[in-house]
Amino acid sequence: MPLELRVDRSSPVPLYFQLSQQLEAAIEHGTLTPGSLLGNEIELAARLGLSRPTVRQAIQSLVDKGLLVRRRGVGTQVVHSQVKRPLELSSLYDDLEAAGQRPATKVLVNTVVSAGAEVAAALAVPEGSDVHRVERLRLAHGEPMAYLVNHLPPGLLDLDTGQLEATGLYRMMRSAGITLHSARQSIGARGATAAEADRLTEPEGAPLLTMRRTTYDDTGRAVEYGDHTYRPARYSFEFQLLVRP
Amino acid sequence: MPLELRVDRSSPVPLYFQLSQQLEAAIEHGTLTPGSLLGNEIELAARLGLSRPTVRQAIQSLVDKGLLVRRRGVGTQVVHSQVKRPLELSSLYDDLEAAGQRPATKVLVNTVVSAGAEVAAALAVPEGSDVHRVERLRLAHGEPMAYLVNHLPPGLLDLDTGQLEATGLYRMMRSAGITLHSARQSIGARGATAAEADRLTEPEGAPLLTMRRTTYDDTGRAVEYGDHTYRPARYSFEFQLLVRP
DNA sequence: GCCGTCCGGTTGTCCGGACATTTGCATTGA
DNA sequence: TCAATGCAAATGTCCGGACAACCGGACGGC
Repeated sequence: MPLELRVDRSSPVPLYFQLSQQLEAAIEHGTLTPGSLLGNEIELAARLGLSRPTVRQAIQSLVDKGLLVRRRGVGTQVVHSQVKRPLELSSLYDDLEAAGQRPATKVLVNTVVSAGAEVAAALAVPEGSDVHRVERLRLAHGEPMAYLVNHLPPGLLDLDTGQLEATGLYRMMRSAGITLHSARQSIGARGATAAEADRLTEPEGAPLLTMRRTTYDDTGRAVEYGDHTYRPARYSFEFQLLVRP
Repeated sequence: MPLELRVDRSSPVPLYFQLSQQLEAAIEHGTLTPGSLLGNEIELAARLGLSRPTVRQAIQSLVDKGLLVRRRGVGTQVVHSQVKRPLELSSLYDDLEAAGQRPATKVLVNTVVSAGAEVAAALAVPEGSDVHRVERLRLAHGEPMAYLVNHLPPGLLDLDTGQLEATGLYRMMRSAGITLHSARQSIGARGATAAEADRLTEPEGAPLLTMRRTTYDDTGRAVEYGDHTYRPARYSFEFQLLVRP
């Protein structure tokens, strides 16, 4: 069964993207079974009325996603495993929502403070200058799950408390026209201090999962510095990553 | 200063790769300053005697690495931040070696066991079938740092104990011709059990950082299932990640 | 029987060109 | 003064072709 593929030349969607989406859907749906050859590029191009570079561009995007493997002299195969998402810059809010948990957020602090040494270094602003400080408690099923402290450079975003509770910080940044580009993360663990234990309803000294992150936009500005603590029984970091060839 | 670029057409190294390496070196070296425009593709191609698709391929590879940002109608800019490595499938051994720590490994167990339900599911082998089991203690500066339990499918690798102590598991796999492709990870935290506490010279109940990982090769086979525990004062996960556009 | 060579098939690289789309700026108009 | 228009510049998309490099199996020689 030669797999039904079509492209719409009148659509504004790029042809290579139409093709890659259809291939991805076929893989997801199981029409293209793992391990099977994809048929050679030349013939595929001819069948679709496309040029080979266009077909290659479509295939390449799926190779980058880890769904396909090319082997010179052999062909292009569907990867066998259960590859899903190759680790994106995850937002806790989106993660929870995707898991159907309907997250709740309680903003504890939303103010402007003077930047300490660590925050100033992370955000690349002068020490002592004003920065936003947001402290939030993230709840799932009414139970506290994570305590989030974030610092943001001034003038970047209108940090409305109501909006912070209704949605996530990353979503607010994106809709403010900020293009997130990269982030530097550090994940660790430590025992809860008395204050942390109290906030997360854990005993003092209980193991906590910690994450520290600086996020940059595509101009290289640091747009956020976060220091998060999670209750390990309720949250862990799950992700998939690809070996860059 | 128009940046000296050259390509060697007699070299077997692809032209686009030669160019991307030179650009990357220039960025690393600071010759191309962050935020600066890269000059348009047409002119760059003409200057080097290359075609535009070749130049675009070189630039695209650096965009994928997060070093450059393209903007239609504007140009290609060098990203401002300190982007280094976009998170590879890290080997603890390599990480430590890169940090100049000269890691030591003590193989505690190296045997064949019957696969339990969890291991069998992860490696996609029948429950009860034989699998390799390796337990290692990783030391730095003579102090225990991590306790590593790994399960491998049978017949994949010759698990020589001496070699396991002299190098890392991933390095052994690679030199055995296995092409690592992707991995699924889960990072969490919990309190140490009595046995774990003893092995890592921590008090019982002390916070531990945990990582569980299944690694696949490019044919989709699961080649390794690992369950690791780290002393959080001595190790944390540091990585950089990119937002996929 | 075993090993090396040849060959078909497939992906990798590269070219030169064409047109579309978007952006930022200058110009023009109200 | 301010907004709309037009223009130049840059990247985005797409084409058709050519040759190279590599893999696997078939074939033949030893």
